[in-house]
Formats: sequence, C-alpha cells, structure tokens
Amino acid sequence: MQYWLFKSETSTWSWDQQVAKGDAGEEWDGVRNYQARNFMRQMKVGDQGFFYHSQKERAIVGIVEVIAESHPDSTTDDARWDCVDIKAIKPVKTPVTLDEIKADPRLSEMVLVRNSRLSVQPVTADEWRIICEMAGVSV
DNA sequence: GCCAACGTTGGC
DNA sequence: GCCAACGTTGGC
Repeated sequence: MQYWLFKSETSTWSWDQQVAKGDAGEEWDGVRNYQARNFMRQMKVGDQGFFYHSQKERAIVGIVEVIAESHPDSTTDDARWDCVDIKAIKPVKTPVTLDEIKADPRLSEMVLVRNSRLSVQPVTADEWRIICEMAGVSV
C-alpha cells in the first residue's frame, strides 16, 4: 500500500468535479511529465492519495483512491503517456495548506515542498499520517 | 502578473 | 551527447 499526491489547478480539474464522478472515478490524464508518469505506473489498485489544489488555493482538500492501474492516456495518441484512474473517497475535514505543510519541520522533506512543480508524487507513510491528523481525517 | 525552477527540444 | 533556447508550472 503506497500513498501519493495528485495536484491539479481548480480551473483544470477540481475536487468538486472529481467528487461528481463518484465511484466511477476518472482518468488522471493530461500528464506529460516522465517522472509523474513513472509514479503512476507504480500505482496499484487500492493505493490512496491526497488531492491537492495548486495555484490560488494551495491546499490538500480530499482523499482519493486508485481504481485502475496505468493504461494509455485517452487524451493523446502518443504511446509514451499513461495514466491511472482515481475516485474521490472523502473530503478532508480541514484543508491542509501549503503554508502549514511548510511550517511543520516533519514535512520539510515532502516532494511538495522540495519540487513544487511535480504534479504526481509519492507521500511517505509518516507524511500521510501527519497530514491526515492535521486534516481531521482518520487513517 | 512576474519570475525562478525545471523539463523538453533540437541543432550541432 | 552537449547545451542553448524555449515552454510550462506554480508559488509569491
């Protein structure tokens, strides 16, 4: 069981849109970055992830689960790009902002802090637990 | 809206 | 295979 973080601009794909898809979920498509793609290729059904809104909001707003392992991205014919499908599990009680994450020394090694441009990234079990606590979500 | 950081592309 | 030029992302 691995943990991940999915980043999206609200104007491109928001948490509300993800929730609206329900249990059917949706492709996490449009990723055109090798590192991000490689992480998606490692994902297994049942892995969980944070849903993070970048740009204006800059906060973790929900929990998602991987429901289909990597397959070709339907938004391109380019065989290089794969993606997974995810569904919304539940919103967080309290959004955890980037400022709060940066302020916590235990989270200083997070990819979100160290490489802010990577849109799909791994989260360690410790980081997962700490952020769930901050978010008021039971693990 | 700006710009730093980073990734990708393509000429050589 | 190097690296300059360019494009994109995302925090500020």
